[in-house]
Amino acid sequence: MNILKPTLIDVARAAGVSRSTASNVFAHPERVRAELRARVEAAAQELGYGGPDPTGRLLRSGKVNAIGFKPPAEMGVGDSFRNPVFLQFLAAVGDVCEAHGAGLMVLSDAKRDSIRTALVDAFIFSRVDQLSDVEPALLRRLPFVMVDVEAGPDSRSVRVDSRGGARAAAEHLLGLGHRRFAILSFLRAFGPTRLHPAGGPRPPEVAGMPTDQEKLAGYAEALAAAGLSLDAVPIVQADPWAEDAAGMLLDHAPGATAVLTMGVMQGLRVLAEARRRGIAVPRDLSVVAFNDLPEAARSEPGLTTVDGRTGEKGRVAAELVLEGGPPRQVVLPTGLILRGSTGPAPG
Amino acid sequence: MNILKPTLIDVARAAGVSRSTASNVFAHPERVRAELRARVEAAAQELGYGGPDPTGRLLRSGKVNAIGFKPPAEMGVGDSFRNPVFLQFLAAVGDVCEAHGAGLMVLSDAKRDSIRTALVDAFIFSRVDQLSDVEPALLRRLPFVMVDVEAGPDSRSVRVDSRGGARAAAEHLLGLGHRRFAILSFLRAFGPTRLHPAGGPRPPEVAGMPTDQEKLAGYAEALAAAGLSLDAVPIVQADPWAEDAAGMLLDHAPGATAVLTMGVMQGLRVLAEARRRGIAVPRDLSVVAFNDLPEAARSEPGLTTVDGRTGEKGRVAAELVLEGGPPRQVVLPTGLILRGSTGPAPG
DNA sequence: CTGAAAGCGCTTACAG
DNA sequence: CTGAAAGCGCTTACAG
Repeated sequence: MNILKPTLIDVARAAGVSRSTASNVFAHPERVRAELRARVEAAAQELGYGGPDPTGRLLRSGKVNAIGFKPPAEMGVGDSFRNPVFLQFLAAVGDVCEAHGAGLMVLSDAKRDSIRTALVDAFIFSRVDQLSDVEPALLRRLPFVMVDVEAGPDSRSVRVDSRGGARAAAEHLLGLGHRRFAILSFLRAFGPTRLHPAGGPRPPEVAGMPTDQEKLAGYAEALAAAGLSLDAVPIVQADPWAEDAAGMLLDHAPGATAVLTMGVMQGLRVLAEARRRGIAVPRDLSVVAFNDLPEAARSEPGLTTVDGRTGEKGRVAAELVLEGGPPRQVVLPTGLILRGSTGPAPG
Repeated sequence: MNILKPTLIDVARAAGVSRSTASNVFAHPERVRAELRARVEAAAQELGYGGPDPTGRLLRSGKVNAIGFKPPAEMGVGDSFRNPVFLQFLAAVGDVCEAHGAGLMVLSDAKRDSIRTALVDAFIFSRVDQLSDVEPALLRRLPFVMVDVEAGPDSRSVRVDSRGGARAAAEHLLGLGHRRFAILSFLRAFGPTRLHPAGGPRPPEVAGMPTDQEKLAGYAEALAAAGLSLDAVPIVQADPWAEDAAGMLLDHAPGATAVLTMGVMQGLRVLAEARRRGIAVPRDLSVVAFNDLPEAARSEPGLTTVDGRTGEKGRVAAELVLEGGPPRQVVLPTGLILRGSTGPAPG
């Protein structure tokens, strides 16, 4: 094998045929007489030519055969492999890619122009900062799908009915007789855990992203239907993985009999903190969370969750960009997964 | 914005400059007079030109800015996101990619020629079937690194000193007075769990891949140094995730006081099976496993493991192909992580 | 500072 | 069935 990489023209020359014929041997072998084909193949073998370079082919066909997943801005490539909810999502995306024979590329944003330069056929934008990614994707005429956000009838998107799920969770607790609630909300920015005491106003910023605000709205709707106001519910707002949030919430809502959260880690942390304080779940306190993970089923007691349909969301997202149909906005219904962390209100 | 995607030549025409000048505006803005630059930029804006198409640029530069991860043949794209050991590895690979501003593409093998056609700058080959991937990668003159396998001084590779780790694990148990062992080995093919009773021959096929055979060799070395023979040790060989293997092993090695395994799941399964049978660990039975995961620390008792250096392996693999140095074969030393699953031999 | 020209590796009508 | 030619979108010496 040579040091210099041989090209199609080298093979054609060595075989004594034109470049087109050599190309046909690889792209449309049936168009070439067997004898010539053998000569070209022998020359390729001889020169160490492994077939058409995908780079040249790409320029003609425009098809990369891969889709790009863009993590939120703060997350590096490696972090996508550490977040269990993202992994559920990506596993499902990967299944669809596999079915289409496509690769799945996790994009780096270190150079800040990954959308403009990535060699992929389509994009999946995950949450938060995706709005700024839309323009470069549009300019490249590449299809993309947004997750957990909608951007009008011309864009592809998939999200879960967070509001309905949250409403169902709160209704479930109301039906069990609970009247005194506390809420653990998401903060989607760097910064310390925040307390929003009962009685304060409840602007949208009390929850982080649109999808989080939907959850809060769902909670509020169910409370309102039972004659309760969100304004009277103490809220602690924290990073999804914050370790101090559960303690702060229990400190500032001593009378609560039920905690509504926005994520599965928050729910698990409340369970752990309650155990530490000797608060019995569900006898003294009920807890609900969002997004189901195996950990929620394994915890003691099991955690009642709103099913985030994460895998389904990934499947739909990938199909939306891989199957080339017209833009659609998919909203997945959700439901409650009842486990041991919710029970009748005490007293 | 137009329906047809504008190209550089369209922008050049609209701005009344040559194609080269238009190109320079994007690639080397300092080479172009401010006035012309503004004209070109205005034209680009007007036409909806988002910057040079990466496809054309690729053909010149040859640089994709991404590396490809090739899972074992039986695994689809999505499965890479479900295997906890792979995820540890990929997270570390992703960190290095991020540091280089490169993307990380999980390759599909559905079309069976992913190595020949994938648009990446380099490959990471994971285990098992990687030998068949070497030739197409060589033909494309693309760097690649093999994991857990070596292929001579011209190839990049990274592996862990499995033999040394296994030897240390067995020596640890011998030092605790254990003399009656049982081994849970890896089967790397589809098929039922196999029993290799004591007294039989021990061909290499009693373990699956080269790296598994190294583990077995390490166990054998330590036993031999203590005057014991691997031939006298009952071995059960099973898929890393098989559920029946631990039971079969305990059934057929009733006198064993120590179990040597090849993977963390196997170790956890032995702990679970022992608990079910009322066998106290480590009082009645000691257990060691390979590759450390959070689950090993959380189990009851904690699982003593040989550190598989999985994250480090990923980091090295990525650096080996991304930093463009000469081929190297890296062997990572390993060590024992002592936890509660190993103790003095009973009696 | 600017532009005409060649070329990156390949494919695909088209003419013979 | 085969080959000469044009072109996919861009960049980069090179000449002016």
